[in-house]
Amino acid sequence: MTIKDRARLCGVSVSTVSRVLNDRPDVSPAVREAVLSAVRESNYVPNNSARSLVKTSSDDVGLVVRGVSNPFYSDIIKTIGREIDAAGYTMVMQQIGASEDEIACGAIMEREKKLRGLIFLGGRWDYSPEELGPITVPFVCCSFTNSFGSLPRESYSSVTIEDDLAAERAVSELVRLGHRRIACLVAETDDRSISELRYHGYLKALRDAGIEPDGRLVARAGGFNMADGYAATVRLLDSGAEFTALFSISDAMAIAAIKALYDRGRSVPGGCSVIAIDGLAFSEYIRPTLTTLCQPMAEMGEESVKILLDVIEGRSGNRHLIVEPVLRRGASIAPRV
Amino acid sequence: MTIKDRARLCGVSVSTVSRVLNDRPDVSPAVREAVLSAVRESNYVPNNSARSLVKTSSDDVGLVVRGVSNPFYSDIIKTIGREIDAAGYTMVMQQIGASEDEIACGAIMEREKKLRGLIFLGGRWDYSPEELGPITVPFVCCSFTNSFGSLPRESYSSVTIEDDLAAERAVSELVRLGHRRIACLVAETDDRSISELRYHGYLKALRDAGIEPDGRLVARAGGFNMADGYAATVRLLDSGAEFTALFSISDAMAIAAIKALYDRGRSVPGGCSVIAIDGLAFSEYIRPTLTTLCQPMAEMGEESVKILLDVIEGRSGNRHLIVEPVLRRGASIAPRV
DNA sequence: GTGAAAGCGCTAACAT
DNA sequence: ATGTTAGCGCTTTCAC
Repeated sequence: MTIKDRARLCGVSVSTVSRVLNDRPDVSPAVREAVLSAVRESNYVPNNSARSLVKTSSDDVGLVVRGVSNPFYSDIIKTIGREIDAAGYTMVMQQIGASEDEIACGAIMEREKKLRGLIFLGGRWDYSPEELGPITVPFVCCSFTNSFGSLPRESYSSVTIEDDLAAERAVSELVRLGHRRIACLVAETDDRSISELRYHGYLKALRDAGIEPDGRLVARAGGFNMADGYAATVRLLDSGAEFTALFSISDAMAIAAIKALYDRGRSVPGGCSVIAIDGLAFSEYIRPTLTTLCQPMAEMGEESVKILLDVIEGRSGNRHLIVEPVLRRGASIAPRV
Repeated sequence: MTIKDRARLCGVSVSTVSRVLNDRPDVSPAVREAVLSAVRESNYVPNNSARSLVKTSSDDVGLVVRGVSNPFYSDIIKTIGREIDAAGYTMVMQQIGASEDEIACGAIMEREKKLRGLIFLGGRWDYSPEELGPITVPFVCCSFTNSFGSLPRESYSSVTIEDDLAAERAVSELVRLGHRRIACLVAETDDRSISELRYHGYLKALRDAGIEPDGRLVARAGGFNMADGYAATVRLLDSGAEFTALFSISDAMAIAAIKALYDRGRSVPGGCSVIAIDGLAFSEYIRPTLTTLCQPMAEMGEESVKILLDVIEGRSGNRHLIVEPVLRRGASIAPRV
């Protein structure tokens, strides 16, 4: 069932069918109707590959999301989709697994869909310029940037919070409440992750408060998921290390940590204060409500699109926007008793 | 940067480049190396549209996921991906918004990628045969089926729990514990949703236990999300209706309901037992741990792929598999006091 | 307003 | 082992 078959069946040429299908004005109403109804009856679906192959440009913007079903992303995705649409472009989203290569994916999409630009949601922090070679359209990194890589700043855009500062701020909240022995829940990774950045903020906050970091208070989870966070917290608790507060590098792990604390007989915040960074919707529905520094998802999505379109349409060069996390006060932290 | 450019630069023909790129054996090692290194340096990325346009078949299987970042799906997606790979096929996933049309998406993918088959993860329960016209490859509905539609059974496959029976079972647990005034938290939808199916199971369980359903005990949430579930539960509580237990059609809404109960001074399960259906990982990390009937995600993913490949490879016709939910005993239900 | 024909980038015969 | 060539299904000039 190709456009040719349609043309033959309607007794018109392929170009006429193409015109009808693409809502071109130069077709007589009669023919248009005839073709349209024939198409409806025949279950004809245009072949997108052929379509994008032939066109030299598009108004498509690619969105590459790293990490299937990361709840943190869903709001950002919605915002990005809405904004791209509103600007008259079309969003083409591709989700990839944590181990896949977002650059390769973006490069393929770029060729396939003739993209105008790309937004990466989540990704590695250490690109090299060579790796980025295959990407020739403007792109913005949303929720991550190139802290550990060697990309020239003017070659890409980014929208992020300052992860180290956010962690500092979170830990400072605990210090302000009188806590001195503050544990930290991180994800075991190579040194080039968001977990590391936030961990450094934790260390800095402690030192600024005149507290010597204590390695025994650092719980290292295998991954970023709740099961790992739970296990790491349990290990920390069972180690006998003493602490009155805990900073988790993510909401998800904080939730697991709170569970672990209760399972070991420690209440929150009575027996231990807990604070985190992220701001998942979910964190508002646990008890106690999690106190967390929220990444401003709507703003991040909106700004990512805005910057990308500015670059695409030549209104500006690449930019690196730093957005402010917002402290959502829950009930998981309290003054040290 | 097309294959032609590559060919010219290397001084070979396009077919040679194509052979190298597709790992064909009939190329001399010398030429292969030359082409390969040239390709690496040039950031050349093959155009997938051109590729799939020319090939008449593929080993691609499409996965259309309805609902961006539904946490329930992430495990199933991983399983499906793994199984498809293991069978020597390639998974092509497309996520669509709740309001988009999974059939159109599947049909487009089918043409574009020359799919061998499709798996729909989440979707409408009321397809008509006409709507399915554009889909010409075998497909299986995973986690939903066509209860409210008119599809001939032999025209498609499905893998689901029996939602009404699952709800019955969940509510029966409550009845067994002595509860008589059992509230129900549903999603306000048209009549053709999973929420309705589970609601019917709730009604049946009550009647079977000789309990007359009481409309005042039904909390209707606007959507399936936690915010709506919370609001609906609050309304129910504020209405003054009396109940000692609550059945929620989903884990997410149950979590919100538990929060609402506590916010209104009711403890769980002391002041109200709560049971649900789904089995999100998340539900194990709240307090009290949610008691819920888990959909067997791994099994559902595995079986969906198995059935699809059986049909594709002609080993069997379409099948409709019913899988058993597994009761995960948490701490959210208790005998009526 | 409509049709004929070129060609998008690639693969797969078919030659050599 | 390598090159030549004919399309895949579609859009888009360019004629008429």
